[in-house]
Amino acid sequence: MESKNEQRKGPWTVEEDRILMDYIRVHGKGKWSRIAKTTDLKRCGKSCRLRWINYLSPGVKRGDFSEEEEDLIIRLHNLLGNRWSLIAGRVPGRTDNQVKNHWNTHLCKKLGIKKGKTKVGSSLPSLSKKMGNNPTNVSLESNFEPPSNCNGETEAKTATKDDSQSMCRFASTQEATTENNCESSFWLSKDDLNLLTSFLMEPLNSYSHEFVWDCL
DNA sequence: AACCGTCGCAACCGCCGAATT
DNA sequence: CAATTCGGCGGTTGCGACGGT
Repeated sequence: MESKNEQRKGPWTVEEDRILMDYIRVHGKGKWSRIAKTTDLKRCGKSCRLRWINYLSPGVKRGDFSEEEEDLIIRLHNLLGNRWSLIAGRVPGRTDNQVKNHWNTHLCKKLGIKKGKTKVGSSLPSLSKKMGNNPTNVSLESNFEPPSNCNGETEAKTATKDDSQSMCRFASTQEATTENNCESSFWLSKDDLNLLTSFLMEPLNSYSHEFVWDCL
């Protein structure tokens, strides 16, 4: 029995999809919680948002993951841990849910990883929740030149010490703290750093980035 | 054909931080 | 400034599809 304002759950119907699409066409994305108030859709805002992002959004790619996509996901997961939304943001057309599902059902097996609680940031611990999804204050302390795609937002310094060192230190900082604001740091291979830097430096939809290169 | 176990994915849940009141 | 609401995230669940016996 469904009372008047009870919210529906479970799989979406074609009609519900249509109502949601119509709403978004007129009002745009966002304001998800308003949808139930202004339409006949008996769905909570969260459910609407999820349905749009994971299924209805025209940018969503369906079908099997290519080898390139899998490789990218594996490398990004290695760097970021279970930060599915960040990973998905670098895999065009794929949503965080798709990436997460694909990881749990295919890649875990492929890589022989036992399912369990892999905490955020498997190899980059300080890219954990503390940093959230807006890694604005990231510093990379490196002994080699930053990639050539550094743009105006990036301040680069030429490395001067120990060029034989093939790893670099990645550190994240807390926002606007005055002293000793370095949270933690860890070492990355040059390959992974290149991946990470291109990942972080390319403009994301809604994130702004500030990067500071500093030599050790 | 019927049953059963496994798989894959869509959707839900609970938590958290940001924004708003 | 506190309380409330909202949006976003990662973990988990439920169920239909599928394959093996």
